[in-house]
Amino acid sequence: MDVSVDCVVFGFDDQKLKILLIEQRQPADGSTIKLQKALPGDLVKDNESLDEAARRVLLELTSLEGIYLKQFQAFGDPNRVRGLKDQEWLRSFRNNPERRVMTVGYYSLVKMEDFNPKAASFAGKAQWIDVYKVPLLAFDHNEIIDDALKMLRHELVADNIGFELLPDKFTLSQLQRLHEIILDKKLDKRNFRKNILKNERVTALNEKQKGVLHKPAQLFTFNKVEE
Amino acid sequence: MDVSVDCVVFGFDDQKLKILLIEQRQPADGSTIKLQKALPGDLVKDNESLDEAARRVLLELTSLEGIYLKQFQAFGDPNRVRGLKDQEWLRSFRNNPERRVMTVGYYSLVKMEDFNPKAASFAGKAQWIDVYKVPLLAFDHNEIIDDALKMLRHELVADNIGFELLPDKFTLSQLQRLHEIILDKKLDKRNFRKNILKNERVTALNEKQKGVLHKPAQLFTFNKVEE
DNA sequence: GCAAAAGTGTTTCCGATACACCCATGA
DNA sequence: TCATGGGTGTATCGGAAACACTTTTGC
Repeated sequence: MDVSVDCVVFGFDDQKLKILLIEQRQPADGSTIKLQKALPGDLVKDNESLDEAARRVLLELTSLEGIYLKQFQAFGDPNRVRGLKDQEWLRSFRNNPERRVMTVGYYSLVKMEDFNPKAASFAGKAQWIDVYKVPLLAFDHNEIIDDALKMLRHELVADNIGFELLPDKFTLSQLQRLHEIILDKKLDKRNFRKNILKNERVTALNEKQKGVLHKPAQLFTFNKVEE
Repeated sequence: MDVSVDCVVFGFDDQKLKILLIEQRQPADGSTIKLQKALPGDLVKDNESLDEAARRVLLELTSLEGIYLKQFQAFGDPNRVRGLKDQEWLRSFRNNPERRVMTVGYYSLVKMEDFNPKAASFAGKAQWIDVYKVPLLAFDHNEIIDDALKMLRHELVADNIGFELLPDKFTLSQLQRLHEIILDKKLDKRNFRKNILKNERVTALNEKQKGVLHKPAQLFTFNKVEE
């Protein structure tokens, strides 16, 4: 059996929660096949751990290192690669297109400002898609995204993980908007702030927003803490 | 790469939290190798999903169907099978002993009273071991158990999953003792009961304990609810 | 001075905690 | 009658939730 990793890469543009999808590549031989969008992923190499494979995929795709990445689920249905388009694509790109492949799902949080789009070796160009408007994807990738989103919601409240999606300097309103969009519900401003400040994951900077047409907000940064 | 599943099977004997371990089999050729204890597990077969493979392993081992089983983590370090004993064992039992194998960890909750020990096709006899006194096991199985236990603790409080370890009819004291042992801390009797009853996962039967030398306890059963 | 978002405290409510005595049974 | 665990209610505390007005900037 082959083993791959697939990465659900979340980003936040201050308005929408997005994920990074790639266009499948056209075959080099000039033939054309129906292409679909897909999650960035790749087969795990011989001497690579799962985590390393996921990190490599992410690096090839985004040129970013040291970003938040977490395994959340293995997907091993023998029929998970059953669509006609999927099989056609596999025949073009895999040495053993008939071989069964299971995948391990990772999700990742990137700061969109850091993201430098870069064509990955295994894919066409990458694009950010609103997570609530994802089209039909290759393989079982829609299911993988659904599960990743559940996990993200859970970790957001349990571990206050949201900082990873924001710029280094951010306002509490940005952070609140992020939480509201991920959780899909409105939060009370004062209570939200109390919570965030109590957790002490965040430090106020000697700096304010500039050039906004309202009272400029205090900027914060977050305290990276390894447990 | 080969893919296996390993099952961390939890049981509860009213005093201790235990897990089911197997003795690795001796080679059929009469040679002897150093055997270790291990988690029940097996390679995933060609047309089997991961969940199906885990369920099969469990069925072969316990003859039980329909028991609680949940995937919790994939383990894919290329060096996870590196011990000398491990390699010796693999050479005796695997067609491709050199091939890398990753495993998907499942944990399972069984009612010990239902358990009918049965030699599995791939193993010697199974035995219940106190989860807090597990010896050094084959492969990375100690690590897998540690992670499974963390998961169990988490799900116990989040999803009130403990019923799965108790007989069909149980007392609230049994349930409390189970929680105390898994979480490794004492709980207040009255508060515990309030919590359990409020959750409505449990129904009082018209039946009491018999033959105990104290006030007989009310028996309860739990409401199986699919979400 | 107006529009727009920032920032700020107090009260209320509910769930979590702490705590001690009587009860039913078998021996 | 005694030993053993079963069973029960209330008062307190603390965190979560609800809620509205003033401030600072750019135009």
